[in-house]
Amino acid sequence: MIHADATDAPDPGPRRTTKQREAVRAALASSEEFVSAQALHQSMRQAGSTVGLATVYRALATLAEDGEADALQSGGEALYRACSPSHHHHLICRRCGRTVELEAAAVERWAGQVAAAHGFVEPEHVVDIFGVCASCAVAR
Amino acid sequence: MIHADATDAPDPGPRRTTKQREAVRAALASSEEFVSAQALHQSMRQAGSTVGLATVYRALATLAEDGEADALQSGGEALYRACSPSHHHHLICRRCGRTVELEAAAVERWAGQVAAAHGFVEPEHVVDIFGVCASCAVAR
DNA sequence: CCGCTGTTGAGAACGATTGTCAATCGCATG
DNA sequence: CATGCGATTGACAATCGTTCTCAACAGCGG
Repeated sequence: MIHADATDAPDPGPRRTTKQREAVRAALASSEEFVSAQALHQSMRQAGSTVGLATVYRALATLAEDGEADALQSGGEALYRACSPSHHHHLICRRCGRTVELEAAAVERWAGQVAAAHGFVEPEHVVDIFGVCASCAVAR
Repeated sequence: MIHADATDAPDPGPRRTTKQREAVRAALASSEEFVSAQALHQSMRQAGSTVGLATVYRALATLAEDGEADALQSGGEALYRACSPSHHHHLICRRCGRTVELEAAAVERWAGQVAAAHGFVEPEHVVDIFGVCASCAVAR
C-alpha cells in the first residue's frame, strides 16, 4: 500500500529488442520535458507510428525499471523523461515542464543519515523541486 | 499538465463546520500512518459512520489545502496524514507506513538556492525518504 | 425561525492504467 | 536459411481511484 519494495522484482527478465520499444525510447529521447504516456502515444501516432497505447505504457514501465527513464507523478498521471543513468534529482518548471537535472551529494548524505538515525534501512528518497522558470516568469 | 499552480486557487472560500468534516478530521488524526481516502472511508463506516466516499475525498482535499494534512502519492493512490502545521518532510516505512516528521532547514536552503541559481521562482519542493523501519526490518 | 448557500450521499461518469488473448515477431538453434 | 518457442504486440474490455451531478439537507447570519 505504501510503497512497492524494490526487491519484489529481482528478475529483470529477458528483454527483446523490438521496433516498438526502440520507437518509444526514441520518442522519449526527443522530448526535453516530462511527458505522459498518453501524450507520447499521441505524438507517436501523429508521427505515423501504429504503436498501441498499452505498448507505450509497457515500454515506459520497462525503461523506468531499467533506469533509462525517470518517472514522477503529477496531476494524477505518470510522467516520464529520458535521463542520465546516474542518480539525480530534478528542478522542474511547473508551467512549461522544462527540467534541469540536479546532483546533490549533500542531500544524498543527509537522507542516508536521517534514515539511519531513525533505524530505517534500505533508504530511498524522492527529492524534486518545482518552480517557474525564467522564461515562463517573464511571460506573465 | 506538469503541476497545478498554487496561485490558481486564490480563494479558500467560506468553509462550514460540519459533522462529516469533523469526523474525517478525527478519523485522520487517529491514524499514525498515511492512509488512503478509501481506507479512511471504510474504517469510518465500520465505526458506524454513514459518511459518503465523495465526502471523505472532499474533506481530505480541503484539509490538505488548509495545511492540516499532508498528502503524498504512492502506488497510484493519494495518501493523507494529519500533520503539524509547520513545513516539514517525511521518513516513511514502506512496509508498515510508520512515519517520522523531519525538519531540515539545510534542505530548504539548498532547494531555494538551487532554484534561484537556475532562474526559477516560486520554488516548492517534494522531499520524502522511504525505507524499512527497525521493527519491520527484524520481522523478516 | 428564515433563507441563502455551502455541503452531503448515492450513483453515474470519467480518465488513467492494466489485463486479456489471439496474432505476430525476435532470436537462438538446427 | 528454415523452424519453433516464447516474449511482445495491438485492440478492446475491465479495473480502479477519483470526480461530477443533482436533489435533499444543514450551517449560520439575520
